[in-house]
Amino acid sequence: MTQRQRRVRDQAERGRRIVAAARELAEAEGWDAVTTRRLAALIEYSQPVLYSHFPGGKDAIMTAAALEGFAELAEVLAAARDRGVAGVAGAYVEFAEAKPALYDAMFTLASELPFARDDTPEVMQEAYAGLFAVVAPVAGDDTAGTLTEVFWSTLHGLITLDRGRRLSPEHRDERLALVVARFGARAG
Amino acid sequence: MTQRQRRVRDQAERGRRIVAAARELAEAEGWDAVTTRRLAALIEYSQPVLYSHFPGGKDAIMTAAALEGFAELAEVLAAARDRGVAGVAGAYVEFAEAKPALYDAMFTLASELPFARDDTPEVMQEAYAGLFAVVAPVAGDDTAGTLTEVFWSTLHGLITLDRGRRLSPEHRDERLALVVARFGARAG
DNA sequence: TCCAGTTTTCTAGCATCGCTAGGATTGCTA
DNA sequence: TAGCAATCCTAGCGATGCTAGAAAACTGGA
Repeated sequence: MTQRQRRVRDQAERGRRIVAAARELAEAEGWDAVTTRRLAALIEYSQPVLYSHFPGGKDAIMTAAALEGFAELAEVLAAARDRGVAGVAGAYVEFAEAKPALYDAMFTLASELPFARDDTPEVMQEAYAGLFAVVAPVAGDDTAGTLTEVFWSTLHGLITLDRGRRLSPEHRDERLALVVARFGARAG
Repeated sequence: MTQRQRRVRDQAERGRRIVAAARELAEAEGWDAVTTRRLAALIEYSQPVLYSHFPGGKDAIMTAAALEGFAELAEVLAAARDRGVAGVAGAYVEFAEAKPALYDAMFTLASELPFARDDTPEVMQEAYAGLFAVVAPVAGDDTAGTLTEVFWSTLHGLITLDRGRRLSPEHRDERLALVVARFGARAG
């Protein structure tokens, strides 16, 4: 029976290698370069093996990568919690810029990860909690949850527009400071 | 020579039909459904004709659609100008929700439309101006341009996250009101 | 140790995609 | 009307995500 356990363990390990290879390739050449054939070559198996791990195909692999991303984001935000709104905002932006492809998988692609629902994965709720923790204390009369969502939207908008060359590059830090000023202060 | 003029005019008309068909199809079934073959069938010509109008292929067609979108957005924002920050914010969100595929073409896809540069198309600058007009009066000590960019990012983030089911649906209006409250007020 | 039976893996191929070369057709000019 | 030029279409290339069915490997019982 231990043989069987080892096989199961090896397969789980291979599943992780698939996601890792996808993330690595996406970060290096973008998600368009992540084809099932290249992924199969990277893990040194044939294409159909990918589908035994992820029946949903490429989308499912990207979703798995996105979930890893949410876990890592939650960790980063939690670590910056004691540095307040400014610290968390900075950590969020830094995360998105350090791993742009992963961030894309989390938000732009892989849209089948619904938030604010009962079946929302725990790691996604934890990432949200990382923002909520620093926003709630300064919510004032505003609903803390709603303010968190707006704060989050601002950070997300800054990142995506900045990446699409829609914002002036030289004002990057000034924008972030302004966000902190507008959201970090208690509003009555 | 009038024959020649008519031919040129017909070709320009056909170019417009291509973009119109692309927009219509994208809005109905998403940009993935906009294939060169289906576009060719819709305009009742063969595939290569598309490339004589748009040498850049499908991307160029999407970019052309995006530019139309910026022109329409600029118009919408200008019309809402006298209703202040709240009016412009509402108009912006309304535009994005009424034409989601077009909005995607403008911001998520077609990334080769750089902003904040010398060769930025005029319609894009006009859309930006529509936001700037209402934000600048309440900028206070903040740089008006930077505040406009942050305001814009917030709206954009709200729209994209909302569409990806990342925000709670029932708080939509509350979020927008909160944005107006945080950005519409003069900050010293 | 060998032999079914099951599980796992690969080869080969399908439909579709964006795009293009080269020939056929049309329209213009002299 | 003959020759030229512009226009358009047929056919096909390479690549994509994905899958059916054959081949291989492993399993557990005689």
